[in-house]
Amino acid sequence: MQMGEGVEWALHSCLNLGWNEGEAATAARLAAFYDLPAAYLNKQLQALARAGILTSAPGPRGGFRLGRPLEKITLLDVVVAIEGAEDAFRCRQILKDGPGGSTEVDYRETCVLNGAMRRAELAWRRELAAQTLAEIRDTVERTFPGTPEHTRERLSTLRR
Amino acid sequence: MQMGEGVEWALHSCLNLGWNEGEAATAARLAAFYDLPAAYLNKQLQALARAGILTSAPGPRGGFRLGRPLEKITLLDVVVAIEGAEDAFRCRQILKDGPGGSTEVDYRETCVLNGAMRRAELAWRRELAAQTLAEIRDTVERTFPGTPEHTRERLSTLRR
DNA sequence: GCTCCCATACTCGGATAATAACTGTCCGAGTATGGAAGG
DNA sequence: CCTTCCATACTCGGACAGTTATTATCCGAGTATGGGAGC
Repeated sequence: MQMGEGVEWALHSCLNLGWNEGEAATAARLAAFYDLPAAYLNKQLQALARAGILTSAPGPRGGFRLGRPLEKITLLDVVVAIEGAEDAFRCRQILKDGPGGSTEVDYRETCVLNGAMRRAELAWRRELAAQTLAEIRDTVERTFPGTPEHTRERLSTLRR
Repeated sequence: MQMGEGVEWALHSCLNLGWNEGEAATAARLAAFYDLPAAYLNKQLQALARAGILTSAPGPRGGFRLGRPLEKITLLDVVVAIEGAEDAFRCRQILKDGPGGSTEVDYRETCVLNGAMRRAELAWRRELAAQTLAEIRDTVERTFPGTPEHTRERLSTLRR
């Protein structure tokens, strides 16, 4: 059970876009920032755009920019955009084939194990939803004050 | 990010073993209980045995039985035994290749994003660790009182 | 000098391969069984 | 009848394929640009 690494790329890219002062950045530049495969990062950014987290524009001067301020983007938003909304634990309702199992009952409702697993995942999602990227950004700026300038500098110089 | 379905099989199998009153059950019977592929379930049960959750015995009268009472088996124990102990979100330390990145710094410690993601996973693990299989069993027995008898009945009649 | 137009270079977007993880299967090493042989 | 031994059937355990999901790459549709022609 491993999360795709696109999540990490997407999160860092969103922060970098936040430090870019509303300027658009191409997938190529955002990828060069961390030496990542550009075409693949582009795929992840497309997912963020479909979710409304980013907006995209083609052609010269195009690229990606934030679809809304970092205050309104949570970690959960990004994770769901990249990984999908379905739970990690998926109840296959094997109780259907157990003793007294009925094909008409929805065991996702009645299975006690599924309920406990879902409760744990909800706790995870609650934590993710409680953290906005703005809070992350503020913490980073408090710890490493030079980050905004360095980021903007690098984004404007990479790949011309 | 999906959890292997072996987790669901393992959890239900542990409960069934709990209702089997200390008797050993073979992988074939535990698999026939839910019409699962026997050889593959065997693989999962082996993982549980390596983790000490089950004990295994070869030969006639052999099979698997609980390594300790359900009171001492948590959902987290089973999940870790099947899926491994590593976090779902793995920080690849892409900050190493960012501006001012050093190859000597361990960014799993300093990366704010990684910290937030880890905190969320810890909440998930805490929930899983707080639920013992004994509690699950008790809830099932309260809701479906015939379960212990039905389970034991089926385990002893399946496959001979 | 100013406006309009078009060739150009650039970007996203989705379709297409390569790789790794998960799922499923098979056969061998080892063991308790249970019956037969011997005392 | 009781004990001993051995052939047997059964079990786990790990090694071996098939299938799905993840990672990586490529090329086309569409757009703002910027220079040149025309007024």
